[in-house]
Formats: sequence, C-alpha cells, structure tokens
Amino acid sequence: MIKNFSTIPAGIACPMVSFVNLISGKWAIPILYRMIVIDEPVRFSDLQRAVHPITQKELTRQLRQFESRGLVTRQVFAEVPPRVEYQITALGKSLRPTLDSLAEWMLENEGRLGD
Amino acid sequence: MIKNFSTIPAGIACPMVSFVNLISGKWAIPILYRMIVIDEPVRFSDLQRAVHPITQKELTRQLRQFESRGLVTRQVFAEVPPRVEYQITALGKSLRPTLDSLAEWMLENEGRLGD
DNA sequence: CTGAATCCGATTGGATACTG
DNA sequence: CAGTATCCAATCGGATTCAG
Repeated sequence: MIKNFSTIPAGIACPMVSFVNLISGKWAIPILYRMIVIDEPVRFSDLQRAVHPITQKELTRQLRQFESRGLVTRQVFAEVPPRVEYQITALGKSLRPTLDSLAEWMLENEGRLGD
Repeated sequence: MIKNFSTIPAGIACPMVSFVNLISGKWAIPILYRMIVIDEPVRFSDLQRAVHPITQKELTRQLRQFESRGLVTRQVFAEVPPRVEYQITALGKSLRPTLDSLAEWMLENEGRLGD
C-alpha cells in the first residue's frame, strides 16, 4: 500500500534547492573542496594547476561567486608580477565534514554505479 | 609562508568530479533526497507534485539517469490507466547520511551566506 | 497517467586572444 | 601573473503538443 504522498510537507527538499543554487556547476565543489583541504592562502595559478583542467574563465567565475557568498576571501597584492591569494573562510570550512562524507561515499561506491 | 602547492596529489579532488557527474543539474539532488525520505514506491505524478515545479521532461530524464546508475528502480504495471512506480535502491539510500548532513548545513548557514 | 517529441531561450563552459 | 573580452558549441531546462 502506498502512503498518501501529498501529506509530506513540500518544504523538506527546499534546503537541497538552496544548496544546488549555492554550488552548482561542473567545478564548484572540486574547487571548494580543494581549498578546504589546503586551508591556506593559495595563488590563482596554483589553484588552477590543482583543479585541472579548469579554464581561467571558469575558475575566475567560481571564485568570484564564492567570494560574494562569503565562502572564500580574495586578497590582492600590489606587486609586479601581480599576486592574488584566495583562502577558504570559516564558513567555507564548516562544509568540510559534509564534503568529506561525500568524497568517502564516492570512493566506496564508485564501482557499484551503473553505466 | 605558502606551502608548495604542487606537492598535493592531484587525485584528491577526483571523487568530487565523479560526484558532480553523478548528480549534477538543478533537480537531481532534490529528487533523490525526496525519494530517500519517502523510502517507498512512488508514482511518477506523485513525485512530480512533490518536487515542484519540475517539468515532466526533467523528471523523466533524471529518473532514467538514476535508474541506469542503480540509484532507483522503475516498475511498470500493465494497467489502464498506466502506473509506474519508482523506488530508491539500497545504494541510493546509502547516500542518506551525506545528504542529511548537506541539508542540515544549509538550514544552519543559509542566513550567513552573502548576496 | 506516463511519458516521448519538438521547439526554444538561457546558461554553461571551452578556446583563444589580449591587457596591466 | 591574474585576469578580461570574445566567440562558439553543448547542455540545461521550460513550455507545449502529441500518443499509448
């Protein structure tokens, strides 16, 4: 017998919609997780090397988005050659346990997935 | 002082890339989480009502994808009117702790996010 | 009821060239 | 080095129509 499905509050899934809005796209999670693991200021070019093969354009876009959300900070040094360092914030770091869990699940179950 | 970034194995972020490939898109996580919470066979139309305002096309596409990955099952009943029931698999359910953690983080931190 | 098919606009994301 | 600007292809995703 199937329970009356409509009795389940529609709001349950809403955090998930918010989450997808927060970190959607091909590179968002990989970038964020990498920065969490690093947990130190990191230069743009180093980050690009670490998260490859991401393009400059994509990396820039995602970093700007994270910055506006308060997940990472951006510090510009008035030098030649220019140096810009990005770093994960406390808020960003608070995502670590969740993302760890996610990575672990993937490592454990990748082999079981179809296709 | 900045650690030499290139010493960090590039493989660390790979599970994340796999994860994004598994459940990317606007509706994938909301659908999956909803089915996990239900944990019972659910009809197509009920699911569409629960995860709104998703279109038929999108719901169909995502369900087919999940089916091919082994995250949900699809059972067709030869009736008039036709009935099709989808249900989360054990593999799909094993994602629950991770997705719970994700939902909780979102509920706790939604207010702290910029923009 | 459960789709498949089609059309369409919006968004994503890669490649490349250029700049301070 | 750290971007910006431009072009382009592919995908995403909504609206609508049709079919078994």
